[in-house]
Amino acid sequence: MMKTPPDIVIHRLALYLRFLEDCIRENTSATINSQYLSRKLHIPAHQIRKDLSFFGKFGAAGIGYGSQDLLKKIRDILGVDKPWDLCICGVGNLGTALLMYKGFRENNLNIVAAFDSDIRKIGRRKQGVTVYDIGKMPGILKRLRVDIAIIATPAAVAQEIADALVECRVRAILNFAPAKLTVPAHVKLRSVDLSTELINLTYFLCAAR
Amino acid sequence: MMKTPPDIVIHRLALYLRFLEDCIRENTSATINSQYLSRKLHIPAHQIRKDLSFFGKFGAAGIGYGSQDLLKKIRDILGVDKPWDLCICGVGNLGTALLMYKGFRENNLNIVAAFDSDIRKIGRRKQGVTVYDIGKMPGILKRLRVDIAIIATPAAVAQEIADALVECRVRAILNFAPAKLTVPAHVKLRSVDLSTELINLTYFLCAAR
DNA sequence: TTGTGTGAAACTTTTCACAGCC
DNA sequence: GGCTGTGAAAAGTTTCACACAA
Repeated sequence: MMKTPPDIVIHRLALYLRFLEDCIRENTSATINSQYLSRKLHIPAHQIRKDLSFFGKFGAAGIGYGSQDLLKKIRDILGVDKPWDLCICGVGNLGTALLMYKGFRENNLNIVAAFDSDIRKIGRRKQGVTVYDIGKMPGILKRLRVDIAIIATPAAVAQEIADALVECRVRAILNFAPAKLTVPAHVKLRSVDLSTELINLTYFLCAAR
Repeated sequence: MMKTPPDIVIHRLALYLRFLEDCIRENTSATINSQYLSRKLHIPAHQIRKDLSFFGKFGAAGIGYGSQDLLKKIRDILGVDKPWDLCICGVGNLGTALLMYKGFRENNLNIVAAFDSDIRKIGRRKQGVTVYDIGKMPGILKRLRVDIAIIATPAAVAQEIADALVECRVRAILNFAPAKLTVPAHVKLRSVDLSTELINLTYFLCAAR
């Protein structure tokens, strides 16, 4: 409970969370231990324990962890039970696929607005979400108070959208545009870059001969 | 040119590549130095030099790197000039968005097949790509010889699809399903997990109070 | 006896600092 | 003087091994 955990620990916590959910949905063993998690997730048991120890002591020596209890604790740590408001910037192929994605609602993630610059899209509703003029984003976000913004615009405008979001006090951004963005330290940015991921694969295929 | 570079170095090389492309498209300075790249990409200059040094010496002391030359070298290292054949497993919202994505063709990435289990989709063509019965994937991939497979199926079936792909000698997989997959060491797996990324953000929002 | 929590060791990646070349 | 390439130091992450609690 002392040092601040690195991103990768949070990432693994999310894996534990997902597995515990599945686990509890199916069989319901009251306790679960790090070795069992290890076998199932292919993550070393000591790493799982170390990850958890960042946040306190949840287990019972000789027994393991209470399944329900651990799940609850992890949900709590990750903040997944709180409701969060989202917006999606860019309603192209990807933005539209995101709007259709059911996983948001199921996880207390509320899409409260979408933005695009295409005049044909502005004013329409997609999956119950209104598409606003992205040029009017500042005014709209001042009222709406979004927690998380998703950028799904072309790379060329991604940085300026990010700047505008920061200006609107958005403190967490998930970027899908293939561009390296820069935001102030108080804003959390995560980027998912399809082309970069593919390049990692082509490199591997080359290097492995 | 000795130790094998970590994934993250390849990832950064992809960023350098993209920036150099933009750079050369616009202004054309014949040379470029690590400090300039550093300022633009917000990556320390010494890290850029170190990254490049994994693959040899491309620069001239006192001058920098030949822009064209460096671009060419990086393209070569990453294997982006070679043509690669892809398939997409799962033609839901995301799979469809991927099929519509123009970036593949522009980068020598050829989608040669798509697979789905939905009888209404099987046999149809989307963006010039035929959707096959995913149950018949093994037979089809034996003929088609795909280099890279993209998994965009529900999480529940992702592992079995991955197993089938490995069986078909696919050696690189990009997984979008929210599931932790396991593949043999000779297969490269990269996963992009929307829900996990979002959780990273909600954690940050919680932790930062 | 079983399984957690944790210091310490091992390893990996980043940062530094500077020799050497243009 | 300016900039690369690189050993060596520092920082960060994973692995180990074991004290201790049930």
